[in-house]
Amino acid sequence: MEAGKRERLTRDRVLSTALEVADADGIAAVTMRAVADQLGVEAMALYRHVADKDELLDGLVDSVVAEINDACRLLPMLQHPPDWRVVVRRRILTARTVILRHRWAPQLISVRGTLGPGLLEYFDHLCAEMIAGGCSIDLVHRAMHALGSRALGFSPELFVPGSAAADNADIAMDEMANFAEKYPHIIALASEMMAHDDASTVGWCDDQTEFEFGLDLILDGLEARRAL
Amino acid sequence: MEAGKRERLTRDRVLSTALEVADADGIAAVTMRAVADQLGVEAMALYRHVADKDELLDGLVDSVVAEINDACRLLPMLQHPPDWRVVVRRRILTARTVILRHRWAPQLISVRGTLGPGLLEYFDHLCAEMIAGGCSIDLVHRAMHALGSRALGFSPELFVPGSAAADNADIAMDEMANFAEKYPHIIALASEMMAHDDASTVGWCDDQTEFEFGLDLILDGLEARRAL
DNA sequence: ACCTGAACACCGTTCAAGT
DNA sequence: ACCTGAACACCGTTCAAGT
Repeated sequence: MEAGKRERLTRDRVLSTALEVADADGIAAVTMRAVADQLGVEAMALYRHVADKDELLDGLVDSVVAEINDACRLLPMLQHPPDWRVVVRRRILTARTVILRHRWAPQLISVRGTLGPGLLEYFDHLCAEMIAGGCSIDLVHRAMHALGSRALGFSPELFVPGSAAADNADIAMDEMANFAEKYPHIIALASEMMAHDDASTVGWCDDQTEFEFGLDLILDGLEARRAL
Repeated sequence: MEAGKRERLTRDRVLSTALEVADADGIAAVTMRAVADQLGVEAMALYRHVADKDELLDGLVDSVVAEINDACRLLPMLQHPPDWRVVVRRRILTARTVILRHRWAPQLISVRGTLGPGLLEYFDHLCAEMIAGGCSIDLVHRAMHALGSRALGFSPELFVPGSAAADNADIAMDEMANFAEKYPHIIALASEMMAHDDASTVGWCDDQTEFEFGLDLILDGLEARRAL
């Protein structure tokens, strides 16, 4: 769908269109041909603005990270934070709000080892906050490993309820009897989750609550080792 | 390369060959045609034993998980463990030894939400160990979220040193001056890592040490909340 | 019953040709 | 200078044909 006069193609237009496609139809739908179609242009035209598909995907990561950094810049300065944890926690949860707008981003960030200026800036600020809070460089280093992707606001869920898990649940219905025999603790877990399934949770687990629980677990552990 | 007489094709032969290809050349090299070639057979012959490529990849995950469960079964019973943490920790580190033999597995496990019998067994035993150690069902539930993929022995590294990171390091050499100005804390981190680069570490970070640090951080945090 | 061959739809990418 | 069209190599997959 080319709207009105044909605008000149730019790298930014290519990337923002690719981002639209990803937001709408997932990362798998981001093909050179699909992005070109959306721009009302032939696939080969894109190659004047990105070297290849890898560079396009890296560009998508950069876009999301830029959005994270923008959001973090809007955070008000905390004058007398009681602890480095509250400021680090706030930054990470801010990153998370951006990640939640682009659900495809975690997978893309995980799979590509690309460390662009945006990510460097994000992690530099994160490290700065820890150091300002009295953490040693060594602890900061270990913190980055311990946090992993959680530092960027997401923790890859091993099983996404609704994909294959949901299908399996249907199949399991047939043999629910020996299922309960074979995996009694999983069943206990599942019923506990059902019980907690009140209005405040979306589906089985409330991801945000779980994310914050895991995050605080790590931050508290780090603080304990800092104050050792 | 078809060795001697043409053996009959079986699902197991297809899966174990696919696993060989993945171990040798990475998960991207696992194509229907490549696996078939390795078996000295045409690509379409595989479709009699796996429904499609998705099922083949799920089969690969199942194989690795089966290997994990086999390894866990060999663990000797601990008669008087001081704590649920030591037994959970041991199971997870055992899973990790298997994962390290199949570096492509983490990505595959993360991206597919498949919860087969093997994974159910693994998690059932893991939950059992926590419950036997005095953890509430609620805590076990939260532990699974907090651990995430770490429960299976891996935590996805955000930046793999040696891939794009290494390339960036070369490029950064050109502008090392303003790099240090723009990301002073990252530089501090990097030099700290260099300093620790003795014989016991492979490259910048010793992954095993970092994995265990993060794991213990979470286990200790959970124990603290259990004993509350 | 089991495997093959040719074909289709889709992908990233190259390259010569158009304007 | 910028975009197009046809083509190539590779992928998963279908289907009729071979043995």
